[in-house]
Amino acid sequence: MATNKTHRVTMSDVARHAGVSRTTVSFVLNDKPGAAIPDETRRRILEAIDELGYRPNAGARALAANRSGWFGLITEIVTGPFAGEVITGAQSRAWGDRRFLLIAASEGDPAQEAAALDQMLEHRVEGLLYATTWHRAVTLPKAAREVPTVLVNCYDAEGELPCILPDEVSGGYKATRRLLDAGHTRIGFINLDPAIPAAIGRREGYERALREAGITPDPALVIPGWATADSAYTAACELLDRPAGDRPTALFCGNDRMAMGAYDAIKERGLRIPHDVAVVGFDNQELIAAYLRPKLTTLALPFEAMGTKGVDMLAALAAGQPLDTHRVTIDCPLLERSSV
Amino acid sequence: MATNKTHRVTMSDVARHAGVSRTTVSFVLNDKPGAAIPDETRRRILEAIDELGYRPNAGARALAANRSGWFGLITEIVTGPFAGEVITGAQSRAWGDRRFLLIAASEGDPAQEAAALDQMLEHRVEGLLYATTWHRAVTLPKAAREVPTVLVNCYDAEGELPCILPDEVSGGYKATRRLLDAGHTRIGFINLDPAIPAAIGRREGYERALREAGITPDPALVIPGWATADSAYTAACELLDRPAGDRPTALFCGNDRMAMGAYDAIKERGLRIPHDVAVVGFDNQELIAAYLRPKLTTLALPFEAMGTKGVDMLAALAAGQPLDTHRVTIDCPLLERSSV
DNA sequence: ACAAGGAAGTAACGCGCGTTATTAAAGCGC
DNA sequence: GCGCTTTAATAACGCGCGTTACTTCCTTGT
Repeated sequence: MATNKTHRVTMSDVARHAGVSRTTVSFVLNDKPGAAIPDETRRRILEAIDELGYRPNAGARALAANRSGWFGLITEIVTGPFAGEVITGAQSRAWGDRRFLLIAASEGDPAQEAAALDQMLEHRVEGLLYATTWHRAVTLPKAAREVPTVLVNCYDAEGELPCILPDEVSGGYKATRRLLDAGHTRIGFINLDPAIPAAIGRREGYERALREAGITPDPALVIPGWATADSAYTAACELLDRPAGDRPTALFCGNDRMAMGAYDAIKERGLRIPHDVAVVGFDNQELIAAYLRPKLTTLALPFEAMGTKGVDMLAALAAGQPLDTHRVTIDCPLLERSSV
Repeated sequence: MATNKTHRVTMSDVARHAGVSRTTVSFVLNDKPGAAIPDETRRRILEAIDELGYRPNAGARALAANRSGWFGLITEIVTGPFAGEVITGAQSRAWGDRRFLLIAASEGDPAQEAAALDQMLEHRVEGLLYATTWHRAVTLPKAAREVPTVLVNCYDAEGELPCILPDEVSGGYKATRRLLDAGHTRIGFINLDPAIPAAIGRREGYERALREAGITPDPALVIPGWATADSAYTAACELLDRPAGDRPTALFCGNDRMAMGAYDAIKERGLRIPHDVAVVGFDNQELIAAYLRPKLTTLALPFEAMGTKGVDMLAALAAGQPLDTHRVTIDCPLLERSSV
């Protein structure tokens, strides 16, 4: 017969074993300011804790202190590399603050999302992080209003909630600038779906960099596409098959998968990377960027930093402090590898 | 001044509002068997719950019921695609059972791992899932013995803990069999580090399939390597540069990144996939397999299934039931795409 | 008319802990 | 010796809820 009631060691057990009251044990555990505990007593208590293998019950503590210590993190999909980075960043920061992350994946299903939110509220999360896979607008279930919420990689259409976004413009600028610095003047841009924020921002950065270098952006060099290798392959073929003087010597791709497609088009033509055509990607999907041959120079989406920043903001909100900035953008670092 | 004490609605509030006792509310909430609640009363209570926006406090409930509802999940790295799948699988199963997953990433750091474990025990997890990125032996901190534990994608050297592993042998068999069925008889095998379980198991399956087809395995066709595209590129070059009759017409690669390297070697030689050389990968890293050109036929590691199975086993253990199998292996499904 | 039994509901305890108010002892100046 | 402060420690309440034991009222059958 298995003991169903896992009778664990409680604070009272520790108190008895140390010959003090439970209150005293609580005081040394939380080393309460103002409580005068002589070293000898403290030592006895710590010893008892050690001997009995006592562990505080986080749930009971939360109940008594009226402070759950939980932050919630809702993501769409946890399978991709992005959510993982957000989790990593958020988790590391949260743990440092002795808080914990309650993670849930909605799988893009509103019902699951609502259920997850309910669960989080029942667990009395003190704040909520809502992260998406790609930069876009979202509308949250209204239950999210019950608790401080910060959006990660997305924003609400009403602009009411604080959000953390990648700096797409600066990203596009830095990619283009890197190619300009390498001597390229005709730079093709195989963009994402031109309707999404990432595509708009990066194009703005791309054009700004060109103008700064005294080059008038040529719309013919910008090809909108979808986020697939095939789409980028087609686009790259179109750009590379232009007459010699018209052909770009560098390609800036909307993401690393698209860079994969571009690589194929370049290699098929017997051109060499980066000698004949330089390539810059976006997203830094390690699995791709670090294993393409040659390795891909690309910009990283700062998911981990966004995660930590999100927890920071949440902590401030949960403490009742006002936010200095409602809308935070975070820089996308350029990762130099071998394709430029 | 923000109200720091988030005075939320409690069960007593609901009771008062519905004109009944708190006990009665508790009874309808848990629809306690044996409690006779007339429909009218039940309706009034549910109405009060709705009007007041009451949400049960999960922490308090756990404390009173002496049942936390938590399962812990410790992974090494949450950034890769694998951990995400385990989480997805475990989460979906756990939520169906009204349990929740407390997730922590150790980042491969024993100190963090121990800290995570402590936190989980303080939260009174009823079971622990310990998952690794790659199939191997592990030794757990001894604190893990305090709670039912199931290993995912790894096993303990002592063989004491229940574990869930991918069926490497069957995976190697199916990959090879697929190539044999396509008419190939000389099949190169660019393996992982030959010391790890995945490499050993898959090679066993590879050779079994060959023998079943009446082919004596040729050790010269098996090249051990490391899990990188470069390593596989070199190996593929060696195999493909052999004299015509000796050259393999198909390559079975230890993972998808390695298949990427093999693709390069094949394409460089003007050979076509799958017409001249067929390729099968392993791991089904979507980012690679689905975007290589042509798309890669590969075997999937059943991480999601391993996650759900893990929760199943944990639930059984937590309920005090004995396990039917101590060591579970799960099949690796073959994903047909276009490289064979 | 009355006991028996069920239906409807409640008071009260405990889960493990944080916290406040209070007590008991010890130190100190005079 | 007496008041007074400081030190050391505790009793007791409440956090929000599950649960047991108990009470009250309403049916039935005879």
